[in-house]
Amino acid sequence: MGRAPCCDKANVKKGPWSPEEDAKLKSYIEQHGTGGNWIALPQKIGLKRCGKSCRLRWLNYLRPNIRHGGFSEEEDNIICSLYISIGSRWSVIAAQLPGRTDNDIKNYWNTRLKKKLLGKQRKEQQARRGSCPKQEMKRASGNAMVSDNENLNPYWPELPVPAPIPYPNEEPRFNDHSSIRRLLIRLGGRFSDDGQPLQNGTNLQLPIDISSVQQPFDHSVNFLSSSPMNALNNPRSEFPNAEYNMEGGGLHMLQGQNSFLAELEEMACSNPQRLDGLEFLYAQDMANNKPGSTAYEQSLSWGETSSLVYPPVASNYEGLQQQGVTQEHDFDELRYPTPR
DNA sequence: AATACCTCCAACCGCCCGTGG
DNA sequence: CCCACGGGCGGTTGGAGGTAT
Repeated sequence: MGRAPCCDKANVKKGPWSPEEDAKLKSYIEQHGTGGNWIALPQKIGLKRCGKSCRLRWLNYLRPNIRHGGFSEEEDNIICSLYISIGSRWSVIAAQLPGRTDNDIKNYWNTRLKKKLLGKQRKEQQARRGSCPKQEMKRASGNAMVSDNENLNPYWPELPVPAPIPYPNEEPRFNDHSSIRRLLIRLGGRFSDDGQPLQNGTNLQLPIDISSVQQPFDHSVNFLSSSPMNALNNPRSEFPNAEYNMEGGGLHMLQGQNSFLAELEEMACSNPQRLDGLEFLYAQDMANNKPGSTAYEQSLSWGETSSLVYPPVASNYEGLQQQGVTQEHDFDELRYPTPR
């Protein structure tokens, strides 16, 4: 027995919103606010829509100062860096990008940024072919073992299965999101145990002063997991040996001579077993290099962006989340105060 | 020109969490 | 403490539009 639906599905309109519906919803909220009850709102204004649908429409589309598309490079970097830090917490990421919605960012990541990342990885890899014979050999042997099952690791079949790195909340290993995240997190793990980001060759800088845009992080709050959910959300639970210091920080950007992907390649050469979760990149590589892959996809390259943000990680997800939520809330509240 | 395939994104779905009774 | 409810979130899907064959 599931829970009761939030609205009467039979009497609720679904699908794209009409301009009339938009106007109705917008003008009502602008005049009266949401009333603190999205479920009741559509009935009040005579909309045959689910309350959740109204909320979504408002937040993602009708709300003022929403920007769609045209993501800047800085925004790309922020998204990537936050993804490194906190994973697919789109609402938190959106809170750091004024005018952006979580849905937009999520779509943007899934359709563009992820591919950029893969494209860059591919490019770097091709450039480095020959400099890593071991890898090349594995690749060659892997190619002979292409399988319909994407979940199989086609490379390194001759190697013993490495002991899994004991991440407390290990996710499926070949899930795209989790794989990229693990990859990034692992790369983001180049921080010393004393909490200082390693400066050697990484020339960490802020691409923009995010803190001046909107208070991104609370630098002072201790990051302590107190619940299973927090542990799950805690980047350190996935990367337990890393400590991150946000003092005086904010987001930092990896510039430096060594691109992180080049370093990734080095890591792959020197210690492939550390890269579990990366295998899918090679699988993607193969899949995308097959004749059927599109010019568009092949042309996508991480090189189109100058750098990948590579922060010392927003170590305080809770603080971040709290602030992000509060901020978004206040943002709306300023414009459309709602009676409580 | 027709068809197949791909990309993108608005919207939906279902789960989880916080809150109030 | 328990339960019901609403809000919020991340994942997924459907379809429109674009591109390749």
